[in-house]
Amino acid sequence: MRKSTLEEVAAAAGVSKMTASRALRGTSDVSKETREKVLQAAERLNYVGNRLALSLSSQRTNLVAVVVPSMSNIVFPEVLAGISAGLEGSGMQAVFGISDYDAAKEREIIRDMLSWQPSAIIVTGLDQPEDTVRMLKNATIPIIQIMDLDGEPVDFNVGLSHGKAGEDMARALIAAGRRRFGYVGSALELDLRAGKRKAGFERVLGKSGLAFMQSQIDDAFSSVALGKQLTRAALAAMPDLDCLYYSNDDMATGGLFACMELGVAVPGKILIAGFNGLDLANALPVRIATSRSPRHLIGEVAAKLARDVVADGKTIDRKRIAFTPEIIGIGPFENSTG
Amino acid sequence: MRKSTLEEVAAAAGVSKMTASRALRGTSDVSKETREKVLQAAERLNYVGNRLALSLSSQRTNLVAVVVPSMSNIVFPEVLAGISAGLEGSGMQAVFGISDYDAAKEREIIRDMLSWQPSAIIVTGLDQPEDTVRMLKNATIPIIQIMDLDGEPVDFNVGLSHGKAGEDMARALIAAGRRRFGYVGSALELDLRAGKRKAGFERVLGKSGLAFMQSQIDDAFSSVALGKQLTRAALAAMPDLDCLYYSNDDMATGGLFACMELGVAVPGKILIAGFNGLDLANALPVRIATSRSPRHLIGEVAAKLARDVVADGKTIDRKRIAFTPEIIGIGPFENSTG
DNA sequence: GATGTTATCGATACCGGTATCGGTAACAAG
DNA sequence: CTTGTTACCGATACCGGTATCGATAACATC
Repeated sequence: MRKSTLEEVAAAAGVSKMTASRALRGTSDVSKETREKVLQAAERLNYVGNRLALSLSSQRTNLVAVVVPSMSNIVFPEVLAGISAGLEGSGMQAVFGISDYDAAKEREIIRDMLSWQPSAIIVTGLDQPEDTVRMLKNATIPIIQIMDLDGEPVDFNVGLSHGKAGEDMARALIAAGRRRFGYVGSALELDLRAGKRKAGFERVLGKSGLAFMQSQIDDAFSSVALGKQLTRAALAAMPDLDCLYYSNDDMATGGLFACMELGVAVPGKILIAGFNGLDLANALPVRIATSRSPRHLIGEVAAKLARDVVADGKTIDRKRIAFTPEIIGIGPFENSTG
Repeated sequence: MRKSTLEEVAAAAGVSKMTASRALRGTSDVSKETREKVLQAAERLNYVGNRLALSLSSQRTNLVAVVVPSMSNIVFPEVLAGISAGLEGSGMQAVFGISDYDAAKEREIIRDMLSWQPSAIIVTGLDQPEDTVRMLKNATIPIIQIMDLDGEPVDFNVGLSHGKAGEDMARALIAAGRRRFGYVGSALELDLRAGKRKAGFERVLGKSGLAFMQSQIDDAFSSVALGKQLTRAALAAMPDLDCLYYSNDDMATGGLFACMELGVAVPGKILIAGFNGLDLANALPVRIATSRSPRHLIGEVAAKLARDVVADGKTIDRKRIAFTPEIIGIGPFENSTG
């Protein structure tokens, strides 16, 4: 039982290849009876069109290439789900690639993606090396860089400023009365956005004459377990901190658990602040502070952007779509009931 | 700056299309100087091959289609990461689709995937409707069904028995002295594997003359928040339970948080049991019971299987690869220190 | 009857690569 | 000098669809 081709369907229906093609696509210029014959023949032969031939012939793929750095944290899957949702009903298909936070791997994945002639490409971040950017530009398709706004976009840009997110969080925590800050993070040389948040946070601390009094940073990727471990180390080194800023909510959650195990009151003694606004963070038995990043929405908006740009080459003037994460979970200092 | 074709590269290098093709692919029958000329021309023109043409012409795509039901839980992203890792270095590329636990949508996604002429397809679960199965079979490519083993596979099968996982957990909990069981779950009519675990659990309860004394099931998808909410309801309805079985670790984590907030000792008064063995579950301040499902590994093994089958049509005799989840986090009843 | 018009269909030329086979030049062997 | 042999390269025919243009038949209009 070989895969049947349009030619075979046409033969079975007693018409030409071209007529069969028209009938199956539902374009005009086909009589009702002929269409019916072709449809039945296709059904009978279990015909499944060959997208390769279609795309090669018609010069459009309806493919959107997407490159994300990781799958081991819920953040990027949520972005992908958003993209998938945003593409729904458009006839466009997302193709995902994972770069593992590796620039060389990212370049190869992008090259590979581009060879499929996608109609648009969505990549994470703004910090691709020059040769990758050149390759992207050369593809002459819409390039949508997501998540980050701190840098020079190649084309379209959907996301938020992580530098500003760090700054805002620092301001909010200082306003809430915190003064003795510590930092817990991981893989900062890979997760550039986490680094930008930290830098923003430190800028504001500096302006207030403050600084991180303690800092625990590991090379491994973020996880709840790692957050727990590093928090223990931070508190051992400097027990009288009153606030810990984390590279993200996973780490912060680990931090909270460490505090619970050590009997350290949260947020009474220590305020714990993360980033992302994961559902998990909201369900925790003790509230931690976090910035809600609209991950699903960013994916959805990027996908819609891709649709719009591809649909009718109508010039989109809003090249940059910025979101501002809402900060939640900070009460006044006295509010503590940890 | 249009996308350049092989033809143009060949012209720039002063050779024929065919020679350029050979040079770029590094096949034999090309002199060193010619190869060099072509490579330079390709570099100069920023040539990126057209995979559509390549695949159409050569009749192979090196594409592996993957269909998973969801992205809103870390489980499937981990499977995808495993597949991605398992495919690494093989020149094969995974293409993902999300079915949202919807059989009709799954069928359309599979049809769409098949139209790209993948070399193999990996789908989640064994419970596809008949027409979907027919379509799969008709594609005449290796079909790898993953995650579940409870049912009749179409072709290859990699996963674990969820029925048995439920049974094993029930036996372990009974052995640990628990008798007054409750169940908390969600979206069971969609997440069939969760349903199979519940059914297995109930089979063992029945054999011991036991049954769920309380059950809270919601239509929404699983989340920590939902687990928390339903656990509150379960405990309100029947406060003297000594064990709660959850549809998965996310729900169970919510259950633990609910207990912590209510001041219910875990596992002293109530033992909480989930499924998956998420990293989160291991980092919790209080240990909960769970079955460790090898998600990444299942993806990796499925990918390797796809590689092997596609590589050389060598007949793989092991059509079924079974994993048994390890149960962790159950101490004897007296062990309680909640 | 000649001429449009409309509806329906097919022939042909691509799309951008690869497979296949054959051709040419250079050199060695007889 | 003829004949192999080897190394290198190109012409041509596909792969399975779609775009484009033209052909045909039926029918209405003048």
